[in-house]
Amino acid sequence: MVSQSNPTDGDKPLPKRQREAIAKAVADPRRFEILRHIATRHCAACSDLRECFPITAPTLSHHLSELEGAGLVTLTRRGKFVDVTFCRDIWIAYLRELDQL
Amino acid sequence: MVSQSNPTDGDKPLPKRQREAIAKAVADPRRFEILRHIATRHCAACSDLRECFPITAPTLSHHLSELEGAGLVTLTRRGKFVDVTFCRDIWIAYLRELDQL
DNA sequence: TCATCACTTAGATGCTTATCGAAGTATCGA
DNA sequence: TCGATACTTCGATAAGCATCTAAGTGATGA
Repeated sequence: MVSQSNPTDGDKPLPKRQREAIAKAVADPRRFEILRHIATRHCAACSDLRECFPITAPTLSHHLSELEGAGLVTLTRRGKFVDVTFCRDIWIAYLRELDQL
Repeated sequence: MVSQSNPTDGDKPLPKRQREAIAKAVADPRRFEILRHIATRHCAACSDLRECFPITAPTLSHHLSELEGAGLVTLTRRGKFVDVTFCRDIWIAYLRELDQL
């Protein structure tokens, strides 16, 4: 995991490593669609995502761990389920970086 | 080439294909650095870029044509040189797309 | 006209990664 | 306790891509 969502550092620039990880995570079209789906709900379960995308469990697991590695989502177990939460502050920080270009 | 800079459609959303092309173009760290370098000058020549990055001519050529294919830069010949110009309006349109997520 | 310069194209190579099936782990309900 | 469910890990495969060298194209200047 590169960095966590944290209300106290909402205005600090992202580390370069994290900016690159996010760019890479978002470059895959399918992964971007997954992220968008997560972002529109407040919180999604893997099972929900499996229903919405024609994708196998291992592939979804892979994509989610990429997104988590980039700091864009957090994964939390709830019994046998996993909840996926969008880290909007990290996303906003990323956009702010791109905006400075 | 996916789309051209055009002052009349500055508020239209990007085609999906172009959004994906931009995301992919920006995902490579070296290419992002090249783009940033182009964006900070108003206009750069390939030769200038060759001096700033430890990169061979074919590789630079490849990266520039990727950026051009995404609509992020325009390449114009000037004698034996090529000028590279950043298409800021496309970049802004891309950021607006990401902002809607 | 000819050599040089700036860049492009072609082709090859090696690395990364998206994807899947199979097997593993952990949780829940009966 | 046992089977089913939800997800992860492993291992393999195939596709994509960044990079290079070598060769090609086109413009410039002597």
